[in-house]
Amino acid sequence: MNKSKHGWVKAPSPYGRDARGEREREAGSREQVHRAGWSLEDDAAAPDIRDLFSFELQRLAGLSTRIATLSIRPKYGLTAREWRALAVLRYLGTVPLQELAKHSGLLKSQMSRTVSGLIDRGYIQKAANPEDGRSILLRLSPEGLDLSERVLDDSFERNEHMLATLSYAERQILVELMRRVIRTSSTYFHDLKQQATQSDLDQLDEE
Amino acid sequence: MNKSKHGWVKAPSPYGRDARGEREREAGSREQVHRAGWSLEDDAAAPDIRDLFSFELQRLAGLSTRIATLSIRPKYGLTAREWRALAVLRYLGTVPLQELAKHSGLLKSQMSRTVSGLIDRGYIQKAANPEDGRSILLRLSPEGLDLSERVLDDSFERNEHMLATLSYAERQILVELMRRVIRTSSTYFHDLKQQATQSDLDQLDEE
DNA sequence: CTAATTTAGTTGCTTTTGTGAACTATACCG
DNA sequence: CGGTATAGTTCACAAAAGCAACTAAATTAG
Repeated sequence: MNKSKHGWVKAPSPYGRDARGEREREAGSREQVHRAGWSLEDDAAAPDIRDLFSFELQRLAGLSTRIATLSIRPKYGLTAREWRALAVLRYLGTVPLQELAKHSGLLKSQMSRTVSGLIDRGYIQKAANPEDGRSILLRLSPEGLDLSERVLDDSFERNEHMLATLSYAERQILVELMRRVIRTSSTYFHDLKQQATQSDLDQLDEE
Repeated sequence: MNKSKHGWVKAPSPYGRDARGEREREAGSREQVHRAGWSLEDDAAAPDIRDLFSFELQRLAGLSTRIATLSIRPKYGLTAREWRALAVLRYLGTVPLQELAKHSGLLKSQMSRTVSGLIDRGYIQKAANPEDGRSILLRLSPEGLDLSERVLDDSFERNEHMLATLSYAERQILVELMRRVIRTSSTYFHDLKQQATQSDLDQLDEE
């Protein structure tokens, strides 16, 4: 492994992993097997997936989804995507489907399906867009608004539990850092995508 | 932003107004209004889903997944779950399937399938557990180890891009906070689950 | 102005993921 | 010994993601 490639991990213990006991107390029966072969590099353990931001991120996101599903699904009969669409629409007001999809992080095709289910259940209203015949305007119905508020309340409560061990200041920092990472990552993603399509086209050229 | 219950008039202009930038522009001014929702809402602006930690979390996790898929899939022919299993197994060494599943955040059924695909491709080796006839011991093959290292390298590079705007100290803080949230949330999740099954089973139980 | 191209939304299809539950085989407990 | 718990595999299904084809309306080019 070439460590210089990701320079910021070069510190002895990237995130202070071994500073806290969490991992060490994991069942002693296996820790020995590989670990040793690794620590030759530098002075401390080689970075592994646990040092990867995206790994922790995925673990946490998975947890969060399960928690949300567990509370919302039985209580309101909504899937995660559905309540998200409602909540996003709640602050967007009246928007075409595309806009709603963008803010929710879904493809328009996914949003189209999601929305149509919510329209059937009367939570979202659909109207023609006078300025563009192709587009539709979506907004919450009174029932949808009411529902979205109740679900949102629940969600804040869930978050309260999840963040219980953080101080108020820490919560602010956490979300602020995450927002910055989102911005950077979003740019990065679009660059990658660009490249991908480019190389797809290149390959076509060669044929 | 008004707090009136059914003020879905709140959008200044029909919809065209907010592309991606709105949230960011607004972010600066929101800080001092301390609209951060989670615990001290209820005084000024109504919190919406953008103030929800789990919402930002999901957005970021989605981005991260897309970025990872975009880089790993074409290059190594691995799905997200597969490379994760490899990377986790890399630090676990030699373990039964259950253990691998736990550390990867998957159900054993999911892990069973994932692993069997990786065994077919020769990245993971399987052996009987001399101490327990029911269980199997999994470990990376030399090819698997090699692959996992290459993918891990790539992943650190991806993370580098995603975190580019954070200082080293900020990265440490971010991951540390996330780990704490993971721990709390994990407990919370298991509590919820407990409650759910409980109420399913003994509906006639006392309080 | 028509014709080609772009865009908004819908729909069909495929793959991946998450979740639970049935089933086999071994282990453990009384 | 019999009953129960556990490890792993497999099946079934629902949700989610992503892609591409399709329609209808809008825009642009010639």
